[in-house]
Amino acid sequence: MTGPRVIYWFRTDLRLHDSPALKAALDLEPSAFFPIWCWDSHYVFRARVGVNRWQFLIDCQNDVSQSITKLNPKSKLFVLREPAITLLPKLFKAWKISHLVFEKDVDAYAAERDEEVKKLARDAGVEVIVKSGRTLWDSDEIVKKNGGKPTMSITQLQAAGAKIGPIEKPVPTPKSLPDPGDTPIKFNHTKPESKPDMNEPWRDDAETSFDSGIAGPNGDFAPPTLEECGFKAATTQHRGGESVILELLEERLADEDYTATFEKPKTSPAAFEPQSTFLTSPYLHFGALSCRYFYHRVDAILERRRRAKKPTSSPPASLHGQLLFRDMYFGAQAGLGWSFGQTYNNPKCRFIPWHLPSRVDVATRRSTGGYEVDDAEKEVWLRRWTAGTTGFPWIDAIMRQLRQEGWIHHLARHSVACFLTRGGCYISWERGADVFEELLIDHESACNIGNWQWLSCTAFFAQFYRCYSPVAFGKKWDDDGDYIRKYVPELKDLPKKYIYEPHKAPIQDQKKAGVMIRGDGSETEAGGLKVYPKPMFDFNSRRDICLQGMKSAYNVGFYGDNPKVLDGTWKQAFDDDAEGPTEGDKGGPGGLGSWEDADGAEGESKHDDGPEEEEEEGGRSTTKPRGHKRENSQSKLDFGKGKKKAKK
DNA sequence: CTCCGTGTTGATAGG
DNA sequence: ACCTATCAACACGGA
Repeated sequence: MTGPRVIYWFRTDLRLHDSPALKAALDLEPSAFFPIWCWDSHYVFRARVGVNRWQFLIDCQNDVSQSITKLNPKSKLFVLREPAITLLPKLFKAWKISHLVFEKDVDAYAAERDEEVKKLARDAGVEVIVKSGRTLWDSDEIVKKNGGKPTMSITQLQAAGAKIGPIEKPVPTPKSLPDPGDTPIKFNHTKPESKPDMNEPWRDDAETSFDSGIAGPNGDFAPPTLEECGFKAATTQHRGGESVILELLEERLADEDYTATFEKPKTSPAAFEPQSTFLTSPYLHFGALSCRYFYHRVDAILERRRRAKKPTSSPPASLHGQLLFRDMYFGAQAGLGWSFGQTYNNPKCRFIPWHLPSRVDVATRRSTGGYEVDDAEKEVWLRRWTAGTTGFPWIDAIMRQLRQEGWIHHLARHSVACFLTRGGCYISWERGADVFEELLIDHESACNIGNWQWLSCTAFFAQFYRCYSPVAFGKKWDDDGDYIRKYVPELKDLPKKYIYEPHKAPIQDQKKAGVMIRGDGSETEAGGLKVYPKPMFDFNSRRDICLQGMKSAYNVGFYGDNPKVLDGTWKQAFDDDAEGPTEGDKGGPGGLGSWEDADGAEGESKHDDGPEEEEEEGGRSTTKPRGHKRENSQSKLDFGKGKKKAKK
């Protein structure tokens, strides 16, 4: 018998329920069916993946493997330790494959890789079937229906979705799976380049997951362990897997009032054990939970409630709204490609002269992963924000929960993102996005990038005068400070009165609570007492400086693809004393203070040709003619901020 | 073109 | 506990 021999390539769709791609594979009625995972060098070396997300991925792999084995004891998830690009052509031949099936992915890296894979399959005479399944609607269809443009608002997404039609109903979970064929791997093992290794800081041993051959140390195609990757044990209590989330979901949906009246803005960022939301995001990211399954399960509950004339919530605050926002970000990513993830060359991202701007390669117009330290103090602020030692307990508690558990509430993300960017440090959102990419178990490039742009008011959202206070916002949800006491334990015995501002506690109270408030976070203990740092700046004056910076940047009105941003002449539009690396006239591309941190010789020469005509008025005069809008803004600013400035 | 209402989730004071 | 207006003022979409 010579039926189709099918590879089902699992990627971030680690589930058996509601998988249109898996259904398409099984509809072929394969005579041999190979569920595989390609251990991808991009994930292993090039993407920032903290130890907790690794654990979550491996959980999901093991879970789906066990579910496959339950349906067919001869089968499992065959994890192959080689990137798809080099591995698949060899498998096509060795396993006599006729079809390759996988779920569509849209992030810029995956889209490029998948085009390459399709070409390789064509060359090998293998038919490729790709099905959308990661989002409510196919993101490329959304972009088409949005006039070929990225979806930058929820109304655009909803309008585009309505044109496509109702959200697909879940497809049934398979009740059986065909046998796999033999799985010979007697071909060369191509190990990927291990440098550069973005995850090196997390490894205390060498990465060895590619050293033991394609089928791993036991030759059984098992998922790698954290030890093999050179990682320490994970610290998160969250466990991945399709079976885990399907069970948790039943529990949470069983509370009909909670489900049907869910409004995200009314859920507490300070709640823990249990948290105030569903915590489906990491499962959605790895595909362990289908977003359409979730959507329709919620929909059925809403429908029942409406018929019973009981209250229900609606988008954008409701559960459906949360899934719509996710699709909006995927639609933005699908429409913008690589530029979505950076300021440089991004036509939809406002240009703000942030501190610590990304280095860019002028030739490829991509950010390179590094950044320029325009100001040593801001580098210290970034380090302290990342470590959770800013001296603002609410911020530090959130950042420590993030590091420890890999998941924080959406509003907690708002707090710390606002603080790092437009509402405190005035540091590039790209720095924050990098840290979240590393630490979040639910990191999804579209949502992470989109939310950082939202909070930094560079895209999706613009009301920058709505600024989160690191004191007032937390108090609103958790006046007693239980959340801080949990995640910043050195403060746990401090009276409620001082828990959000410990530096205001008298020395007596500090001693009584067993903590000293002093220094910059570099010491944690002194003379038998715990030490917690003083705030790293005065928040109110920083907020005013940031607000002023945002106003002037908005009035300049550049986006990431503006010629002046691309070639470095953007500096001419900013006053020397504007916040950020704005001093002087000769900037670098994409907000860099100079060309030294940019790649690409072509750019260098552009710079030499460029700004000469400005030399004349390029001095330190503060009355440079910059257009009506800007002058208008400056006068207003000076009026509003006189007091603070005088203090300095 | 302008006007106006609305926008996932601010802070504060006052009822 | 929960509502409202105000602060100062951006962007978008529909009329």
